[in-house]
Amino acid sequence: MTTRDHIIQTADQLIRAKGYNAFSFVDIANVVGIRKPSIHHYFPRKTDLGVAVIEYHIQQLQKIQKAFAVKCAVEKLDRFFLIYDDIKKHNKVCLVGSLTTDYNTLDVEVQDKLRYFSEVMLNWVTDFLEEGRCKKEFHFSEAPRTKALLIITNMIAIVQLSRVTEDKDFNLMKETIKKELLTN
Amino acid sequence: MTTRDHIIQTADQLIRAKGYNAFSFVDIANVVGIRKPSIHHYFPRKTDLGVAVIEYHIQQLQKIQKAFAVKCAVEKLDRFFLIYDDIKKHNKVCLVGSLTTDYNTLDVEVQDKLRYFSEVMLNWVTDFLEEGRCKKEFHFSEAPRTKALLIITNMIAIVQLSRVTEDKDFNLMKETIKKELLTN
DNA sequence: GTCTATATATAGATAGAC
DNA sequence: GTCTATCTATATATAGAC
Repeated sequence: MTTRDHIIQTADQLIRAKGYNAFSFVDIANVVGIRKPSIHHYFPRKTDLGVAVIEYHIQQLQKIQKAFAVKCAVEKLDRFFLIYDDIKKHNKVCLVGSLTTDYNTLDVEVQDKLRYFSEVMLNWVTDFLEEGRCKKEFHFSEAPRTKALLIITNMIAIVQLSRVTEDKDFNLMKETIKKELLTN
Repeated sequence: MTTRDHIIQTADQLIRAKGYNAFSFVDIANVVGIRKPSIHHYFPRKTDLGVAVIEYHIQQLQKIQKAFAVKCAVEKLDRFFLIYDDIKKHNKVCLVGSLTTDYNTLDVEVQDKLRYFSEVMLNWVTDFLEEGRCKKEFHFSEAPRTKALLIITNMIAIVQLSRVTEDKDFNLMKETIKKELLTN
Protein backbone atom coordinates (compact mmCIF):
# COMPACT_ATOMS: atom_id res chain seq x y z
CA MET A 1 0.00 0.00 0.00
CA THR A 2 1.25 3.47 -0.86
CA THR A 3 1.69 6.09 1.84
CA ARG A 4 -1.08 8.11 0.21
CA ASP A 5 -3.50 5.19 0.50
CA HIS A 6 -2.39 4.52 4.06
CA ILE A 7 -3.20 8.14 4.95
CA ILE A 8 -6.62 7.92 3.31
CA GLN A 9 -7.55 4.71 5.06
CA THR A 10 -6.34 5.99 8.41
CA ALA A 11 -8.33 9.19 7.99
CA ASP A 12 -11.36 7.11 7.06
CA GLN A 13 -11.08 5.05 10.22
CA LEU A 14 -10.66 8.16 12.38
CA ILE A 15 -13.58 10.03 10.79
CA ARG A 16 -15.90 7.11 11.42
CA ALA A 17 -14.56 6.39 14.92
CA LYS A 18 -14.36 9.93 16.31
CA GLY A 19 -15.83 12.36 13.78
CA TYR A 20 -14.36 14.75 11.21
CA ASN A 21 -13.68 17.55 13.69
CA ALA A 22 -12.09 15.28 16.30
CA PHE A 23 -9.26 13.84 14.23
CA SER A 24 -6.05 15.67 13.41
CA PHE A 25 -3.06 15.25 11.13
CA VAL A 26 -1.03 14.18 14.18
CA ASP A 27 -3.40 11.26 14.77
CA ILE A 28 -2.79 10.09 11.23
CA ALA A 29 0.97 10.67 11.41
CA ASN A 30 1.18 8.48 14.53
CA VAL A 31 -0.56 5.60 12.75
CA VAL A 32 1.19 5.89 9.40
CA GLY A 33 4.61 6.44 10.97
CA ILE A 34 5.51 9.76 9.41
CA ARG A 35 5.59 13.33 10.68
CA LYS A 36 2.61 15.62 10.59
CA PRO A 37 3.83 18.00 7.85
CA SER A 38 4.55 15.09 5.51
CA ILE A 39 0.81 14.56 5.15
CA HIS A 40 0.49 17.99 3.57
CA HIS A 41 2.69 16.76 0.73
CA TYR A 42 -0.18 14.46 -0.28
CA PHE A 43 -3.10 16.53 0.95
CA PRO A 44 -2.39 20.26 1.26
CA ARG A 45 -5.58 20.90 3.24
CA LYS A 46 -7.73 18.76 5.51
CA THR A 47 -10.49 19.36 2.97
CA ASP A 48 -8.43 17.63 0.28
CA LEU A 49 -8.07 14.62 2.54
CA GLY A 50 -11.79 14.64 3.33
CA VAL A 51 -12.63 14.62 -0.36
CA ALA A 52 -10.16 11.78 -0.98
CA VAL A 53 -11.73 9.67 1.79
CA ILE A 54 -15.18 10.02 0.22
CA GLU A 55 -13.77 9.24 -3.24
CA TYR A 56 -12.27 6.08 -1.76
CA HIS A 57 -15.70 5.06 -0.50
CA ILE A 58 -17.25 5.76 -3.89
CA GLN A 59 -14.66 3.53 -5.56
CA GLN A 60 -15.22 0.74 -3.05
CA LEU A 61 -18.98 0.90 -3.56
CA GLN A 62 -18.61 0.87 -7.33
CA LYS A 63 -16.42 -2.23 -7.09
CA ILE A 64 -19.13 -3.93 -5.03
CA GLN A 65 -21.82 -2.88 -7.50
CA LYS A 66 -19.79 -4.30 -10.37
CA ALA A 67 -18.93 -7.56 -8.60
CA PHE A 68 -22.56 -8.14 -7.61
CA ALA A 69 -24.19 -6.95 -10.83
CA VAL A 70 -24.94 -10.52 -11.93
CA LYS A 71 -26.09 -11.74 -8.51
CA CYS A 72 -29.67 -11.91 -7.31
CA ALA A 73 -31.31 -9.18 -5.23
CA VAL A 74 -31.11 -11.09 -1.94
CA GLU A 75 -27.36 -11.50 -2.40
CA LYS A 76 -27.07 -7.76 -3.07
CA LEU A 77 -29.02 -7.04 0.11
CA ASP A 78 -26.70 -9.31 2.09
CA ARG A 79 -23.70 -7.51 0.60
CA PHE A 80 -25.27 -4.18 1.60
CA PHE A 81 -25.70 -5.45 5.16
CA LEU A 82 -22.08 -6.68 5.17
CA ILE A 83 -20.92 -3.06 4.84
CA TYR A 84 -22.64 -2.29 8.15
CA ASP A 85 -21.51 -5.56 9.78
CA ASP A 86 -17.96 -4.34 9.29
CA ILE A 87 -18.83 -0.90 10.67
CA LYS A 88 -20.52 -2.33 13.75
CA LYS A 89 -17.81 -4.92 14.34
CA HIS A 90 -15.25 -2.13 14.72
CA ASN A 91 -17.54 0.17 16.72
CA LYS A 92 -17.54 2.77 13.96
CA VAL A 93 -20.38 4.61 12.27
CA CYS A 94 -20.94 4.94 8.55
CA LEU A 95 -19.32 7.74 6.58
CA VAL A 96 -22.61 9.36 5.59
CA GLY A 97 -23.85 9.38 9.18
CA SER A 98 -20.59 10.79 10.49
CA LEU A 99 -20.23 13.55 7.90
CA THR A 100 -23.88 14.63 7.71
CA THR A 101 -23.90 15.42 11.45
CA ASP A 102 -20.81 17.62 10.88
CA TYR A 103 -22.19 18.89 7.57
CA ASN A 104 -22.36 22.59 8.47
CA THR A 105 -18.66 22.62 9.37
CA LEU A 106 -17.46 21.06 6.10
CA ASP A 107 -16.04 22.92 3.13
CA VAL A 108 -18.30 22.91 0.10
CA GLU A 109 -15.98 20.51 -1.74
CA VAL A 110 -16.49 17.87 0.94
CA GLN A 111 -20.22 18.60 1.09
CA ASP A 112 -20.60 18.13 -2.66
CA LYS A 113 -18.61 14.90 -2.74
CA LEU A 114 -20.67 13.57 0.16
CA ARG A 115 -23.87 14.42 -1.68
CA TYR A 116 -22.64 12.45 -4.69
CA PHE A 117 -21.65 9.42 -2.59
CA SER A 118 -25.05 9.37 -0.90
CA GLU A 119 -26.70 9.48 -4.31
CA VAL A 120 -24.68 6.49 -5.55
CA MET A 121 -25.56 4.52 -2.42
CA LEU A 122 -29.25 5.42 -2.56
CA ASN A 123 -29.48 4.56 -6.27
CA TRP A 124 -27.84 1.19 -5.75
CA VAL A 125 -30.22 0.15 -2.98
CA THR A 126 -33.22 1.54 -4.86
CA ASP A 127 -32.25 -0.47 -7.95
CA PHE A 128 -31.76 -3.82 -6.24
CA LEU A 129 -34.96 -3.40 -4.25
CA GLU A 130 -36.90 -2.73 -7.44
CA GLU A 131 -35.20 -5.64 -9.17
CA GLY A 132 -35.94 -7.92 -6.21
CA ARG A 133 -39.62 -7.01 -6.21
CA CYS A 134 -39.82 -7.48 -9.95
CA LYS A 135 -38.43 -11.01 -9.57
CA LYS A 136 -40.69 -11.76 -6.56
CA GLU A 137 -37.70 -12.05 -4.22
CA PHE A 138 -38.84 -9.04 -2.19
CA HIS A 139 -42.25 -7.80 -1.15
CA PHE A 140 -42.99 -4.20 -0.20
CA SER A 141 -45.66 -1.66 -0.98
CA GLU A 142 -43.71 1.62 -1.06
CA ALA A 143 -41.92 3.12 -4.04
CA PRO A 144 -38.46 1.50 -4.33
CA ARG A 145 -36.65 4.76 -3.56
CA THR A 146 -38.84 5.29 -0.48
CA LYS A 147 -38.15 1.75 0.73
CA ALA A 148 -34.44 2.33 0.12
CA LEU A 149 -34.58 5.48 2.27
CA LEU A 150 -36.35 3.55 5.04
CA ILE A 151 -33.75 0.78 5.05
CA ILE A 152 -30.70 3.03 4.68
CA THR A 153 -31.86 5.31 7.52
CA ASN A 154 -32.40 2.22 9.68
CA MET A 155 -28.82 1.13 9.08
CA ILE A 156 -27.19 4.58 9.35
CA ALA A 157 -28.84 5.24 12.70
CA ILE A 158 -28.66 1.78 14.27
CA VAL A 159 -24.85 1.79 14.19
CA GLN A 160 -25.08 5.12 16.03
CA LEU A 161 -27.92 4.29 18.41
CA SER A 162 -26.72 0.82 19.37
CA ARG A 163 -23.65 2.49 20.88
CA VAL A 164 -25.96 3.50 23.74
CA THR A 165 -28.76 0.91 23.68
CA GLU A 166 -27.54 -2.63 23.11
CA ASP A 167 -25.12 -4.07 20.57
CA LYS A 168 -27.58 -6.80 19.71
CA ASP A 169 -30.06 -4.19 18.47
CA PHE A 170 -27.89 -4.04 15.36
CA ASN A 171 -28.60 -7.65 14.39
CA LEU A 172 -32.22 -7.20 15.41
CA MET A 173 -32.64 -4.37 12.87
CA LYS A 174 -30.92 -6.32 10.12
CA GLU A 175 -32.95 -9.45 10.66
CA THR A 176 -36.22 -7.55 10.94
CA ILE A 177 -35.60 -5.66 7.70
CA LYS A 178 -34.68 -8.80 5.80
CA LYS A 179 -37.57 -10.84 7.17
CA GLU A 180 -40.08 -8.17 6.20
CA LEU A 181 -38.67 -7.87 2.70
CA LEU A 182 -38.96 -11.64 2.20
CA THR A 183 -42.44 -12.02 3.74
CA ASN A 184 -45.86 -11.92 2.03
CA MET B 1 -34.59 33.27 31.06
CA THR B 2 -31.54 32.91 33.31
CA THR B 3 -28.04 33.18 31.90
CA ARG B 4 -27.50 29.56 32.81
CA ASP B 5 -30.51 28.46 30.76
CA HIS B 6 -29.46 30.71 27.89
CA ILE B 7 -26.05 29.02 27.84
CA ILE B 8 -27.61 25.56 27.88
CA GLN B 9 -30.00 26.34 25.05
CA THR B 10 -27.28 27.96 22.96
CA ALA B 11 -25.01 24.96 23.49
CA ASP B 12 -27.88 22.69 22.50
CA GLN B 13 -28.42 24.58 19.24
CA LEU B 14 -24.70 24.50 18.45
CA ILE B 15 -24.27 20.79 19.23
CA ARG B 16 -27.13 19.90 16.91
CA ALA B 17 -26.10 22.37 14.18
CA LYS B 18 -22.34 21.73 14.07
CA GLY B 19 -21.50 18.86 16.40
CA TYR B 20 -20.06 18.60 19.90
CA ASN B 21 -16.43 18.99 18.84
CA ALA B 22 -17.09 21.93 16.53
CA PHE B 23 -18.59 24.35 19.04
CA SER B 24 -16.61 26.34 21.58
CA PHE B 25 -17.23 28.51 24.62
CA VAL B 26 -16.52 31.56 22.44
CA ASP B 27 -19.41 30.62 20.14
CA ILE B 28 -21.74 30.53 23.12
CA ALA B 29 -20.34 33.75 24.62
CA ASN B 30 -21.01 35.58 21.33
CA VAL B 31 -24.65 34.51 21.34
CA VAL B 32 -25.35 35.01 25.05
CA GLY B 33 -23.49 38.33 25.18
CA ILE B 34 -20.97 37.52 27.87
CA ARG B 35 -17.25 36.73 27.80
CA LYS B 36 -15.87 33.24 27.43
CA PRO B 37 -14.56 32.75 31.01
CA SER B 38 -17.96 33.71 32.45
CA ILE B 39 -19.35 30.47 31.13
CA HIS B 40 -16.99 28.55 33.37
CA HIS B 41 -18.74 30.10 36.34
CA TYR B 42 -21.81 28.05 35.45
CA PHE B 43 -20.10 25.08 33.81
CA PRO B 44 -16.49 24.52 34.93
CA ARG B 45 -15.83 22.01 32.13
CA LYS B 46 -17.29 21.49 28.66
CA THR B 47 -18.34 18.09 29.97
CA ASP B 48 -20.53 19.75 32.63
CA LEU B 49 -22.25 21.74 29.91
CA GLY B 50 -22.71 18.66 27.77
CA VAL B 51 -24.36 16.84 30.65
CA ALA B 52 -26.63 19.84 31.33
CA VAL B 53 -27.76 19.96 27.70
CA ILE B 54 -28.79 16.30 27.81
CA GLU B 55 -30.55 16.83 31.15
CA TYR B 56 -32.47 19.68 29.54
CA HIS B 57 -33.63 17.33 26.78
CA ILE B 58 -34.66 14.71 29.33
CA GLN B 59 -36.76 17.30 31.15
CA GLN B 60 -38.39 18.48 27.93
CA LEU B 61 -39.24 14.92 26.95
CA GLN B 62 -40.69 14.16 30.38
CA LYS B 63 -42.89 17.25 30.11
CA ILE B 64 -44.18 16.00 26.77
CA GLN B 65 -44.80 12.54 28.17
CA LYS B 66 -46.75 13.99 31.05
CA ALA B 67 -48.78 16.40 28.90
CA PHE B 68 -49.69 13.64 26.44
CA ALA B 69 -50.24 10.84 28.94
CA VAL B 70 -54.02 11.06 28.56
CA LYS B 71 -54.01 11.45 24.77
CA CYS B 72 -54.45 8.66 22.25
CA ALA B 73 -51.55 6.88 20.61
CA VAL B 74 -51.94 8.66 17.26
CA GLU B 75 -51.66 12.01 19.02
CA LYS B 76 -48.54 10.81 20.79
CA LEU B 77 -47.05 9.74 17.46
CA ASP B 78 -47.81 13.17 16.00
CA ARG B 79 -46.13 14.80 19.00
CA PHE B 80 -43.11 12.55 18.48
CA PHE B 81 -42.92 13.64 14.84
CA LEU B 82 -43.24 17.29 15.90
CA ILE B 83 -39.89 17.00 17.70
CA TYR B 84 -38.28 16.16 14.38
CA ASP B 85 -40.29 18.77 12.45
CA ASP B 86 -38.64 21.38 14.62
CA ILE B 87 -35.21 19.83 14.09
CA LYS B 88 -35.64 19.69 10.33
CA LYS B 89 -37.12 23.18 10.11
CA HIS B 90 -33.94 24.62 11.61
CA ASN B 91 -31.59 22.37 9.64
CA LYS B 92 -30.35 20.67 12.79
CA VAL B 93 -29.99 17.00 13.68
CA CYS B 94 -31.27 15.32 16.80
CA LEU B 95 -29.19 15.22 19.97
CA VAL B 96 -28.83 11.45 20.00
CA GLY B 97 -27.67 11.39 16.38
CA SER B 98 -25.21 14.19 16.95
CA LEU B 99 -23.69 12.81 20.15
CA THR B 100 -23.58 9.14 19.19
CA THR B 101 -21.39 9.93 16.15
CA ASP B 102 -18.98 11.76 18.50
CA TYR B 103 -19.48 9.14 21.21
CA ASN B 104 -15.85 7.99 21.44
CA THR B 105 -14.67 11.54 22.12
CA LEU B 106 -17.10 12.19 24.98
CA ASP B 107 -16.30 11.96 28.69
CA VAL B 108 -17.99 9.06 30.41
CA GLU B 109 -20.36 11.43 32.26
CA VAL B 110 -21.77 12.65 28.96
CA GLN B 111 -21.87 9.12 27.56
CA ASP B 112 -23.85 7.85 30.53
CA LYS B 113 -26.34 10.71 30.44
CA LEU B 114 -26.82 10.17 26.72
CA ARG B 115 -27.48 6.49 27.31
CA TYR B 116 -30.15 7.37 29.84
CA PHE B 117 -31.82 9.91 27.53
CA SER B 118 -31.92 7.37 24.68
CA GLU B 119 -33.52 4.88 27.04
CA VAL B 120 -36.25 7.34 28.05
CA MET B 121 -36.97 8.14 24.40
CA LEU B 122 -37.01 4.50 23.33
CA ASN B 123 -39.27 3.51 26.22
CA TRP B 124 -41.74 6.27 25.43
CA VAL B 125 -42.07 5.30 21.77
CA THR B 126 -42.22 1.60 22.64
CA ASP B 127 -45.02 2.26 25.12
CA PHE B 128 -47.26 4.33 22.86
CA LEU B 129 -46.78 1.92 19.98
CA GLU B 130 -47.85 -0.97 22.19
CA GLU B 131 -50.77 1.03 23.53
CA GLY B 132 -51.80 2.00 19.98
CA ARG B 133 -51.77 -1.58 18.79
CA CYS B 134 -53.71 -2.68 21.85
CA LYS B 135 -56.42 -0.14 21.04
CA LYS B 136 -56.37 -1.03 17.31
CA GLU B 137 -55.08 2.41 16.36
CA PHE B 138 -51.81 0.97 15.02
CA HIS B 139 -51.04 -2.19 13.12
CA PHE B 140 -47.59 -3.80 13.04
CA SER B 141 -46.22 -7.29 13.41
CA GLU B 142 -42.89 -6.68 15.20
CA ALA B 143 -42.35 -6.46 18.92
CA PRO B 144 -43.16 -2.90 20.09
CA ARG B 145 -39.56 -2.18 21.08
CA THR B 146 -38.34 -3.42 17.69
CA LYS B 147 -40.88 -1.25 15.88
CA ALA B 148 -39.80 1.70 18.03
CA LEU B 149 -36.19 1.11 17.02
CA LEU B 150 -37.19 1.01 13.35
CA ILE B 151 -39.10 4.28 13.56
CA ILE B 152 -36.59 6.12 15.74
CA THR B 153 -33.68 5.13 13.48
CA ASN B 154 -35.71 6.35 10.48
CA MET B 155 -36.15 9.74 12.10
CA ILE B 156 -32.62 10.09 13.52
CA ALA B 157 -31.05 9.37 10.15
CA ILE B 158 -33.48 11.17 7.83
CA VAL B 159 -32.70 14.54 9.40
CA GLN B 160 -29.05 13.73 8.71
CA LEU B 161 -29.45 12.18 5.26
CA SER B 162 -31.91 14.72 3.88
CA ARG B 163 -29.17 17.33 4.26
CA VAL B 164 -27.62 15.76 1.15
CA THR B 165 -30.55 14.12 -0.65
CA GLU B 166 -33.69 16.25 -0.72
CA ASP B 167 -35.47 18.15 2.04
CA LYS B 168 -38.79 16.65 1.03
CA ASP B 169 -37.45 13.18 1.89
CA PHE B 170 -38.08 14.15 5.50
CA ASN B 171 -41.84 14.48 5.01
CA LEU B 172 -41.80 11.40 2.82
CA MET B 173 -40.39 9.31 5.69
CA LYS B 174 -42.85 10.71 8.21
CA GLU B 175 -45.87 10.10 6.03
CA THR B 176 -44.75 6.63 5.04
CA ILE B 177 -44.21 5.58 8.65
CA LYS B 178 -47.57 6.92 9.78
CA LYS B 179 -49.46 5.44 6.83
CA GLU B 180 -48.01 1.99 7.47
CA LEU B 181 -48.83 2.15 11.17
CA LEU B 182 -52.44 3.02 10.38
CA THR B 183 -52.90 0.50 7.56
CA ASN B 184 -54.23 -3.08 7.70
C1' DG C 1 9.23 12.42 -0.02
C1' DT C 2 10.28 13.38 4.62
C1' DC C 3 12.13 16.11 7.92
C1' DT C 4 12.70 20.25 11.61
C1' DA C 5 11.22 24.56 12.69
C1' DT C 6 7.84 27.78 12.80
C1' DA C 7 3.60 30.71 11.95
C1' DT C 8 -1.01 31.63 13.30
C1' DA C 9 -5.27 30.64 15.30
C1' DT C 10 -8.11 28.75 18.63
C1' DA C 11 -9.33 25.35 22.05
C1' DG C 12 -10.48 24.45 27.20
C1' DA C 13 -9.38 26.20 31.46
C1' DT C 14 -7.61 29.18 35.63
C1' DA C 15 -6.28 33.41 38.51
C1' DG C 16 -7.59 37.15 40.47
C1' DA C 17 -9.61 42.09 40.15
C1' DC C 18 -14.05 44.44 40.42
C1' DG D 1 -21.53 37.21 38.35
C1' DT D 2 -18.59 39.17 34.99
C1' DC D 3 -14.47 40.86 33.61
C1' DT D 4 -9.20 41.04 31.77
C1' DA D 5 -5.20 38.62 31.47
C1' DT D 6 -2.99 34.52 30.98
C1' DC D 7 -1.71 29.46 30.73
C1' DT D 8 -1.14 25.32 28.17
C1' DA D 9 -2.27 22.42 24.58
C1' DT D 10 -3.28 21.54 20.03
C1' DA D 11 -5.21 22.63 15.53
C1' DT D 12 -4.22 23.58 10.35
C1' DA D 13 -0.80 25.08 7.56
C1' DT D 14 3.85 26.83 5.49
C1' DA D 15 9.05 27.40 4.68
C1' DG D 16 12.88 25.51 3.56
C1' DA D 17 16.75 21.98 4.52
C1' DC D 18 18.08 17.25 3.26
